[in-house]
Amino acid sequence: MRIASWNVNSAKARLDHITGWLKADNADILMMQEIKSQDENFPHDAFTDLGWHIAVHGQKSYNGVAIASRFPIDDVMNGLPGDDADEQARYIEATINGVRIGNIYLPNGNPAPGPKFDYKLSWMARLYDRAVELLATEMPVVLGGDYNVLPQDVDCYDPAAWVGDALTHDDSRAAFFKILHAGYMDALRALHPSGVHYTYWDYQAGAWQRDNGLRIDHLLLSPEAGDRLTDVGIDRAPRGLEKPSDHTPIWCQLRD
DNA sequence: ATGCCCCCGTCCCGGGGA
Repeated sequence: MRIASWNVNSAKARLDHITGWLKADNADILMMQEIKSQDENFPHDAFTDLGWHIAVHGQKSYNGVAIASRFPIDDVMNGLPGDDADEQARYIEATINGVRIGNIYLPNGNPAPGPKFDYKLSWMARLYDRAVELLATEMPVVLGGDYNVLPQDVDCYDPAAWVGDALTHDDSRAAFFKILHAGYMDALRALHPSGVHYTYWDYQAGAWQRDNGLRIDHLLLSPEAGDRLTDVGIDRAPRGLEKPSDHTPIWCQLRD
């Protein structure tokens, strides 16, 4: 089973790219972030017409996450537990084919310090708590999405230029590695311990043409999922299309 | 040092993105 994550930067603006990518048999499950759509305006039919299932947790204009799947989607949970006052649509979780899928759109957090950075760190603390709860279920768990964290300097085209940014901040990195230390595996680094593997290139300043990228989209696997990991990759092709998202898909293959 | 670009919305600017 192939599980992918893609920050699409608007489901409606990117609909042809998304359906084209699914039709090319690139994945069985796709986690999408930044759908920028309310549930009622989401293009559900574009997925169901292909025979796919779809679960959506959206809001107006900003944020929003969705899961598309070839298999039925069960036990859907909208929102990350831990703060009933949080109205930003950044998390959806569901069970698909026996795997618990957590789809994450983690706050950017800039500028740091400030209230937006505080929100990022509090969100990451809630994510840690949920991640630990999920480990206790002993299900295979995949926590995938746009983490807005550059784990190491090698994951940034110019680390010196990003010092002090919320994506490279020591507190952001510490919160990310705290989840790994609890028992999750960074799928990309599990199979490619070193080397440059970007998932995002800014629209500005010719970042794509210069390969000035970042690795901020991650697939974190519980031990039960990690034991089944056979392959992982980043598909750069969608970033090269006309009117692309600024992110491109990352995927992992789990043996059946 | 700053902006470049892109998306959204009771919309032609401003907020947000990273």
